[in-house]
Amino acid sequence: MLKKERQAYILHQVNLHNKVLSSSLCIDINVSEDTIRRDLQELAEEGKVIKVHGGALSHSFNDVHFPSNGVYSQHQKKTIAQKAISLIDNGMFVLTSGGTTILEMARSLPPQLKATFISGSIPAILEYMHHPNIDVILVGDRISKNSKITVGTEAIAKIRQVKADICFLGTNAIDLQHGITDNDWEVVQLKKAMMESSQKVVCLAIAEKVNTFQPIQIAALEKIDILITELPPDDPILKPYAEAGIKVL
Amino acid sequence: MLKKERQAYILHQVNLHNKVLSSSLCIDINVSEDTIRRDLQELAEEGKVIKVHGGALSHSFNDVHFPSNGVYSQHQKKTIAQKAISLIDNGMFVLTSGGTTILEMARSLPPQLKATFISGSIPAILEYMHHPNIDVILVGDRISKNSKITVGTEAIAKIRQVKADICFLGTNAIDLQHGITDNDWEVVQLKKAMMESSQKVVCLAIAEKVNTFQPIQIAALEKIDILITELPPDDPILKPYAEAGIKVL
DNA sequence: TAAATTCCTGCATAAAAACGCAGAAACCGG
DNA sequence: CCGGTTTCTGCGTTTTTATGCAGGAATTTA
Repeated sequence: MLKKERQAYILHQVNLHNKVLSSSLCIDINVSEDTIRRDLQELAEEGKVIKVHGGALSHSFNDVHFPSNGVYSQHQKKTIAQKAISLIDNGMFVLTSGGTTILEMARSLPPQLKATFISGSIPAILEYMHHPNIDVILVGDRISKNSKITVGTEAIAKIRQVKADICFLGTNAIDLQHGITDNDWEVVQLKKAMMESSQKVVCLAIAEKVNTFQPIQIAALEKIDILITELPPDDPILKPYAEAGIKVL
Repeated sequence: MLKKERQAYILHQVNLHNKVLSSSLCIDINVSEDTIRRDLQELAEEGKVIKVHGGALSHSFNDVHFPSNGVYSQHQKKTIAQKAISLIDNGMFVLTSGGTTILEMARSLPPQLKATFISGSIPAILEYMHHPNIDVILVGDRISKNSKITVGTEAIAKIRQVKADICFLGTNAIDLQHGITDNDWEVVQLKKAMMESSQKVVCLAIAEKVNTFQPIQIAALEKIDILITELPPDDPILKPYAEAGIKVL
């Protein structure tokens, strides 16, 4: 087999599977590992693959993952934010949790919107504060440095006192069996309280988090009124949720 | 599984859930904890995650910082901050107001200090949050967008409930006749409550503000225990205050 | 304060890469 | 077709890298 042939084959494999092992290539093509290594070296120098210890990776694999602004999946989150905002009307009382999806929503709120936002999430509060027409109610208590949100019995008691029109939860994991789940006990308590204090419960989740779960349950699916992802409502992944009685946007 | 692959997976998980545990990763990927730890270390060195005890955090979520530049008279305020800090001991409960002088103090707190800080000032809270050993209690209520502090009856009621060891007030104006004064009615109410809930009241003021006054009185001079400015304690400007029974630092 | 995790350091091992070399193959101008 | 040259390939040897493991230190939790 000719050198060019070999390299074409390798490149094909890399683009197909996003990764190749030198060991399996040298069995496939039946040449020595050195030869494979030299081929990978050349392809790497031409920038066609990324050579790593043990094989090579496709270029797309490595590069995509680090967006400049630092917010992960920002585009998807913007889409979600737009859908979420359409649910908010003037004069509403809105409860929100923390999380980057909520943050994206906070940033996208239209300037004319007049509403009252209630939250214990510091980053979210910072965004709401910059908004010209929103009244901001901060739920006080001890601050959890991890999640940058107030947690504790005081916070929960305060949330119980309010009766909000709608509640937006940044969702870490949702699946059919466990409902919405999370990994921080205190945050879970808080989210439970928020759900109980709201007429309507809206879950915001990027599609990647759909059909995953975490150790602690927040609530069963039945408690959720609306689920928002960046996908169109009729996407097959979301079908079971619609069938479970959740309104999918 | 290749090293880069693993790291890409880890990065993905971190960005998805804002946090990962080394323990769960090493089950997921089926490698030793050491390997995970080394991966996290590398990713941390590349600035892609923040490594913490037991796992790692997403970077995007973790850097809420208030613009620290453009602080007026920063050098003087640093001096004041140093003096103020000398009054804080381990284990104390500390009430603080808002204001840039308080902020400067918050930034200068020694990392080993273990204490509980209570405040309704968002910028101050942000600083306290970054401190490794400080417990932060956030006083909740409606947020005043001007002063970036929670105001209202709830906030005042909460402050009344605490009995702090010491209270630091960023002071807008102080003079012999009117005591300490300010120009925001709601903030004044809050500061009054803070003074009443503390064993000791400390006023932080740059010398420029000494012997000036504002429309609304917070408290008469007698209520103040300690006054801190950037000047040496024996500066003639401060003499009348010392004579009025205030300890001047 | 005691117990349990988690972390770090150094070491051992195995896998992979780099290097030098030599034989084989291809190329090439007569 | 034929030396001479270049390129390619495979094989040992040496280096580097990746990973796991053991212990003791540090940190967290109860």
